[in-house]
Amino acid sequence: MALDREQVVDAAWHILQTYGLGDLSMRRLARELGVQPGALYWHVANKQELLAVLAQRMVAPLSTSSTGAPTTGASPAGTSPAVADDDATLLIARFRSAVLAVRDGADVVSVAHALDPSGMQPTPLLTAALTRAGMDPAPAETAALTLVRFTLGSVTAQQTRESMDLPTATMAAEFEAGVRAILA
Amino acid sequence: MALDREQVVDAAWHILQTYGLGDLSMRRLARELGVQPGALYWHVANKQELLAVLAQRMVAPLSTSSTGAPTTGASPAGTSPAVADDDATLLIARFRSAVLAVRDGADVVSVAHALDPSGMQPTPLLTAALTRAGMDPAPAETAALTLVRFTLGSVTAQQTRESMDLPTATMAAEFEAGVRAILA
DNA sequence: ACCTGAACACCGTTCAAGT
DNA sequence: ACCTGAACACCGTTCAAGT
Repeated sequence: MALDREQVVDAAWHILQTYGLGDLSMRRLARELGVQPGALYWHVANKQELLAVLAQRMVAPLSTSSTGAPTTGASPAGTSPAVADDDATLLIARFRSAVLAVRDGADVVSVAHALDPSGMQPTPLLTAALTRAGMDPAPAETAALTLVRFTLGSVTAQQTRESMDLPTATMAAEFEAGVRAILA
Repeated sequence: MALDREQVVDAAWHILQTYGLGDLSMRRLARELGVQPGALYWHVANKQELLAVLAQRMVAPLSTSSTGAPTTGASPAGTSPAVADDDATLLIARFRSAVLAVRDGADVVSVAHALDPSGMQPTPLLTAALTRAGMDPAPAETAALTLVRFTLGSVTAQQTRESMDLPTATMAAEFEAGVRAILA
């Protein structure tokens, strides 16, 4: 009953989650799906496109959940700038968790984010949160980029260590300290 | 007259500089040196070790030059905290330049830095500069890690874009804004 | 001590030909 | 429309055997 693009992406997602980027080869993926390697190229243009789709899937939960907050209309009377700043802190923490949860997630998301820095989540959501917190749009966007790049640098380091069974006990606290410094 | 380790590293360095990480294979390196691939394994344990040596070579200039400043004895009477803070700004900018100058430099240095975050340059030099600027040792080390991880995140993004011929005009300014935010 | 030859177990991608 | 078969041009690493 004919392979489709979704099955290809799902199988790739499973390999990435379970075995990491080093094991996510087009040949391995084809084997897992019971087809010849060439068959995959009917459903995806190439490996790069496949990785871009996986990156989108990793950050998708950020857009679907809370903190997408009031963009239209004025902020509710009770919403102070401090609360919106907490929104940014929460948002970047959720981004980190999402990327950290997938093996080699940072490597995959880093490429996607480099291609579209201001369009890809969590950048637009962060920029909105920081604007709500009282920043002008331009510095808000710059601060959002700083947060995302710092986070990707941190998670890349952590996942590299995890892949080598080195300790990572201090890294969550270091991440939080970095976020505080950037938003201070 | 027998290959030695230095020739292997020099040739690898040349390939990395000129063609990037994608072209730095053990087989290609062997071809360039006029030997069989297996011969390389007499001089280096594996590709990972070779990349670690290249990472060291990229950051070596940082240790050999200025801003290594007075560690022993009290600061000169005229040296205010503000000056030492400028030292940190200068140091992280020089780190960025060194990594940015080598194709895919951020990928190579990121791994080395993940393995030894506090030992590898520029972390110890940065920590020293920030301590001179009046910070306590613990927060100084955390701030140094934040700076280095943000910088590696930024340069990774920029080099990804460069490898795809996408514009990078805004990225130097975004880097500087990030550094200011972190040190503010 | 240092290197070759040859193998092992892989890659991503293309494309004529089949159904 | 969708897939196979087969090829092209590669990988990193090991190791007996040669000099």
